[in-house]
Amino acid sequence: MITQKTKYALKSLMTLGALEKGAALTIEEVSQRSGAPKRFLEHILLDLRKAGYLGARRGRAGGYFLIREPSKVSLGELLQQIDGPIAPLPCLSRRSYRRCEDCDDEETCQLRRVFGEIFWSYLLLIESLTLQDLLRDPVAAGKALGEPGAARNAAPDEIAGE
Amino acid sequence: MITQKTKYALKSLMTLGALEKGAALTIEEVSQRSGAPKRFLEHILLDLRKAGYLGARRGRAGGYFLIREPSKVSLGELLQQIDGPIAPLPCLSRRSYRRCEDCDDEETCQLRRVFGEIFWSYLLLIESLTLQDLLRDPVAAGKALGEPGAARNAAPDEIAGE
DNA sequence: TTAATTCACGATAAACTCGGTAGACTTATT
DNA sequence: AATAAGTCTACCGAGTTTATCGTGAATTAA
Repeated sequence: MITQKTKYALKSLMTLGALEKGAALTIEEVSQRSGAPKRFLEHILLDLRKAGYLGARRGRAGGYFLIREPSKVSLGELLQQIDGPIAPLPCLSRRSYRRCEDCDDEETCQLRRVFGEIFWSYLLLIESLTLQDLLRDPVAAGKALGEPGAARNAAPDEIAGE
Repeated sequence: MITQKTKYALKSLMTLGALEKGAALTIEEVSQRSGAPKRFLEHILLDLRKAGYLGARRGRAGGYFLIREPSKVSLGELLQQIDGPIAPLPCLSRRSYRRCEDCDDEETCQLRRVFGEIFWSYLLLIESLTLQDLLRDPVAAGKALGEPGAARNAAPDEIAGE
């Protein structure tokens, strides 16, 4: 599950990304449009500003605005900034690598090997997706791809019943 | 991050799966071999028994033993049994589907669409992996596949720095 | 039949995370 | 000066995670 915080953050970025260039919204306005509680959103937008995604102006006519090109912001990067390390095992994270205390030998650890493969393929995918993909008009996108979206919008029809 | 519980559960299944057919281990023995705290492991093995993976015998010479073919137990199935729903959004889970309260229209929800694609590809992968893959001799497996394992054992060399 | 062994099960608890609230402060505009 | 905005630090309640403990129930050996 992605956290509420992540959800709010992505929705906020989408809201701000949909604006005309140069426009800004106050926390209050972002809160209304994204559905996030205002005081909670404060923290989130502040984080996003510190992470370099948003700019802020104070005082009258102030607010937050997107300062990075949506097509240049990968989803992987975003998820890491918002939620912290996303590796399934600490020993698979580069930035925040930690040894597994209970692990004798990383080279032969089967868990590490298998989850490493999973993680690798996951990373590859989310790095290839961007904020732009979240902003895309779904109808237009569907047309461009011959409408595969509808068929894949739901979870796979229950390989294992999740 | 996978939880400690998941880690212990998978290690236990690997331990029991490596045994000759029909052999059993007590909680105590599984605890020693897997590194899981004994009293915690009790609950985990009990869950795995109730989920149909393990059998148990009480009294002298009792213990737990694997009752399912490792090659028939998908990793996806396992992770769901141990950790519960794994969908990134409640509206993407079939078994435990819940509507997102803040969502007006699932059909046009961009978050749902994008995370649906991610989840779909993730599910496909973990459904294709089995307990057998966790039991496989890494050296032999490496030979069989022309040793791609070593190169992919570590996280991708930092697409985004995770 | 009794004692030893082993799993079964519910209660409890410490530590941590998540989602959110509150108050005071700083900066900018009018 | 008044007002409107973002900034910062602290805190809090609920739930989850990671266990531990005590006791009961089944099985078997002596």
